[in-house]
Amino acid sequence: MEKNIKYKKLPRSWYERPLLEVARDSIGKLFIYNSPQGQIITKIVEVEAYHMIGDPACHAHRGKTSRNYVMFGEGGHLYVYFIYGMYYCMNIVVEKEGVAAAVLIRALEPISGLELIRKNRPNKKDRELLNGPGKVCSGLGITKKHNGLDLTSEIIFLAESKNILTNQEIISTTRIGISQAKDLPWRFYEKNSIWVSKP
DNA sequence: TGAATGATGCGCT
DNA sequence: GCGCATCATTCAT
Repeated sequence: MEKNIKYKKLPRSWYERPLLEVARDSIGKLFIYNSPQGQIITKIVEVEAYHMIGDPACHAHRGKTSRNYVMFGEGGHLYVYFIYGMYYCMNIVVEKEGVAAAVLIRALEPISGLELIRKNRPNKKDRELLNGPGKVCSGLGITKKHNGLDLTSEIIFLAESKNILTNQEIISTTRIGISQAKDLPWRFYEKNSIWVSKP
């Protein structure tokens, strides 16, 4: 895929760092998916962090299961799960093998491949295309088939963006839609972005 | 413009 | 059974 040559793919070592560092650093990174229908390029504008230790809201908090085992593997893979009977959510697996931690992608800013995303989410305004974790997977066509995919592959990966955000441009608040560990400020999003799920 | 609600299936107690 | 890292729609202000 020659198109990708201009993008600097993030290496395994970028993912195998402490959870909150990766979560914060992920804001502003490019998320690139070479789908069977064509290339989609987006920018990460909102995420949440989840960790097996000290975080009861994390799927891995009670140990490894057939659903969450990908989180226990090496960093730099995709963890996709099915929720509420009809939606998928996708996470970036973080930290070393044996430590279950992940960054939930909550919102993306579409950059290219808009026709494809619109096709996946008919009759939606552009701002409604990818502003929520379920919408992100629906818009990109991510399903459980993508669970465990290697993010250092050519199919799907993160890349450095031209404009790097400063710490001031990244807001940290409490997570959305959970009933446990509500007080942890583990949600990160780009300040002033119109593409986030909830400002 | 915000609150309430139904859809819908899987994993865990 | 119950709860769930959600979303779109409906209904009330």
